[in-house]
Amino acid sequence: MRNDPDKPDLKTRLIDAAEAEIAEKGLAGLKARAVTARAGSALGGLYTAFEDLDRLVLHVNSRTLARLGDALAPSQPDAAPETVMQTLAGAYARFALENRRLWSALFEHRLPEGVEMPAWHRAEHEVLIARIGAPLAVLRHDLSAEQRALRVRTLFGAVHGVVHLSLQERLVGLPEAQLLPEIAALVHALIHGSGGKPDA
Amino acid sequence: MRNDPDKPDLKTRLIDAAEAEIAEKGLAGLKARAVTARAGSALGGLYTAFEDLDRLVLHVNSRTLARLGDALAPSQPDAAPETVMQTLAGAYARFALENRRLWSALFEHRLPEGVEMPAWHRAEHEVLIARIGAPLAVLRHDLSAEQRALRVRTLFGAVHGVVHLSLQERLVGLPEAQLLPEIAALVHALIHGSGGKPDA
DNA sequence: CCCCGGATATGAACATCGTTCAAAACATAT
DNA sequence: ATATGTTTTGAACGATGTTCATATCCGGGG
Repeated sequence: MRNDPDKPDLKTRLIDAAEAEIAEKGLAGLKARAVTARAGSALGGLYTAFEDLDRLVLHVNSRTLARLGDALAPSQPDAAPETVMQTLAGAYARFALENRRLWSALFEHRLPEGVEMPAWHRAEHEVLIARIGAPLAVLRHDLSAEQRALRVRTLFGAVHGVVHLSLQERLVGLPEAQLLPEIAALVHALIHGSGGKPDA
Repeated sequence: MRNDPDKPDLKTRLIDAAEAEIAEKGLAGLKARAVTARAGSALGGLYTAFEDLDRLVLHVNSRTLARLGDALAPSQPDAAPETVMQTLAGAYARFALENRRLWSALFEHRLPEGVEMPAWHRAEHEVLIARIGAPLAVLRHDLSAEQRALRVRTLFGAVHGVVHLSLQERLVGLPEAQLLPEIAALVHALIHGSGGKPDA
């Protein structure tokens, strides 16, 4: 066909290059010219492979999401659900720390107003939700499936927020050294704090 | 002096204009030309009043932070600390919902790499921390002051994260209609879940 | 009343960015 | 070899943040 065996597909090379650029300089530092230069193509090549730069970022995020999903893969399937939750939260925080810029790109990136998130990328997010949903289902069979679907997002958001503020180095954020123990305390409270009220 | 009584200071007009632009189009839609046109000055005027566009955003964020601080001001100083916490979390979520774009700008904005946050803006963040610190001090006098300083940031981050993901309309976020009840449940669990472990 | 001097405001010009598209280069079939 | 369709190219365009020589303003002294 048309394939130099040493040179991967243009799309792949562009995603590789964009991933490396984001990892080095952050999402804001991603430039079309730098990406195409790194991928060994002309500037216009980007726009034959992808609709625009935003869609290329989407594919980088897709990869990061897959790696994050792997990092949250169940390792001891029959451990106590509380242990599973703690493991998940710790793995999430560690992944963020070890992949700062790529992880940040996951949440910093915005599609231009009015363009909808493609369905294939939408589906990829469900993996994360499912990872947390499993132990929660065991812990909270008092909740309906619908209520649990909401609660999973609340738990995810809580852990995510602590990690997010800490990594952003905003002043309201935790020092990174204290991140993991505080998250452990947070998860502990979230699991043991459901007594005495109908909504908890 | 040199003041037309009807026309406020250039700095003030620029902050007003930038605030309005962000409220209408979001931080990403903030353009130097649109701001200066709206403020009734020439393009260059922005750079005589502020170092660059980023510093102007800092002043807009400063205002938003002050309004947020007011929204979290203690209304019933001798209510139960749990009630205070619930009120704070609810007020935070409501403020975010009612000031979406300005609130988002607070966390989306980044200074160029290497430039440090000015001290005056740094201090403004402490107000938020103090609002939460007060009821927490009552609830958790078992913790040292240092531990409580960390825990305040964890609690803030947890509530913040849920709100953030929900407003961002990411797929992992809550539907907005369920935001307030889920936050109530979250705060309830955070307050009642501190039993049985030394780190909680 | 005019003119001066310093502060302030102006907007044309520049560098850099994402994006487009006519033309060139390439691959395959006849 | 030639033709035909596909892919790649990079000059050009419009939009953006920023700079800076120039113009404008304004109070006070001749």
